[in-house]
Amino acid sequence: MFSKACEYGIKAAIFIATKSYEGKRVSPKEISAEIDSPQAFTAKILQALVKHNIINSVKGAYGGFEIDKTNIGNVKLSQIVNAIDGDSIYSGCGLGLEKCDENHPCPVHDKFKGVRDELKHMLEETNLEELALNIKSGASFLKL
Amino acid sequence: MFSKACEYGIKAAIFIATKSYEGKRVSPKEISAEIDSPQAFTAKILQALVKHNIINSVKGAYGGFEIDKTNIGNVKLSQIVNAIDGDSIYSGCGLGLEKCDENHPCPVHDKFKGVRDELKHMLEETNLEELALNIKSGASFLKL
DNA sequence: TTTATTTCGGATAAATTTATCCTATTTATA
DNA sequence: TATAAATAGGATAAATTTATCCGAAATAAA
Ligand code: FES
Ligand code: FES
Repeated sequence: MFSKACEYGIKAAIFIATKSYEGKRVSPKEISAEIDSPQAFTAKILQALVKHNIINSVKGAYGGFEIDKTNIGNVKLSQIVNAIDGDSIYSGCGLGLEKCDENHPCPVHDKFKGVRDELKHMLEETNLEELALNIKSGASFLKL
Repeated sequence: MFSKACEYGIKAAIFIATKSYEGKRVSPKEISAEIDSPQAFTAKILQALVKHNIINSVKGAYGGFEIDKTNIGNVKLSQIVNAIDGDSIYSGCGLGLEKCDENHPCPVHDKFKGVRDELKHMLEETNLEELALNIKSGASFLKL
């Protein structure tokens, strides 16, 4: 469904959010330990999230990654997915035609559209805050 | 969403079905021309579909690929996807945890489950016959 | 200002997916 | 039986994704 990079990116953003509520910055090392991902690869993904203004980075000693506490609720899952995987998963044709076009539909278009739109809606309506709070409360988990 | 191999496999199966209604067998060459896919790679995927008893192959002169006309309606999209990509797309965890487990859910589990189940349902309820008939009638397309 | 810490970013490598090529095997027909 | 046509399958290559490594740049504190 999502690329590995995207899975790591989502989990990393959630973990950073939980720590940001505590006013703490986190390093790629802490993040990869917490979400069970390769450290250097995760660092690359973090750079991409920074470039897309989804998370914030602070260089140098006592630096790390964080998200503005007051903004966590505004970050949508769709922004993260779009930053890493692009929008093809919820905009593209399910059978790989150049584009999804009502006037030139692939064989599964009518059947697929509903699923894809529901996915899109879910990604656009889900924000980091609710995901982070469920992690903090122990209702959900980032690894294993 | 699906791998290229899976996209080709689905389109190939649909095309083979349309020709099987006419009592005709088709070659990888015809198939790849019709669905706009690399011929040798497509041939490999066809072998996999044969092994999973989704399509039938006839070797030698006047041979080719076909599907038993009376069986086209029984072939579900889920069988094709499962034969090529496995079931992870509609059974696995959306964030890549070892398995999707209600008792150890990832952060998006509750949100993702609905989409994934709808996808599963769609794949299990859609059969080759309806897809092939829409191609024959010109209501849908296999390429561009 | 020096040092320790930390992200940034380029180069490279490993793994997987996608794609090609060539030969063997099978089979219908002449 | 000989031949031509067609799938099967192994070996290999190209492309993409995933992953690692290392030095440069930035920054806070001593
Ligand atoms: S054309 Fe394929 S999903 Fe719309
Ligand atoms: S645990 Fe991740 S989708 Fe169910």
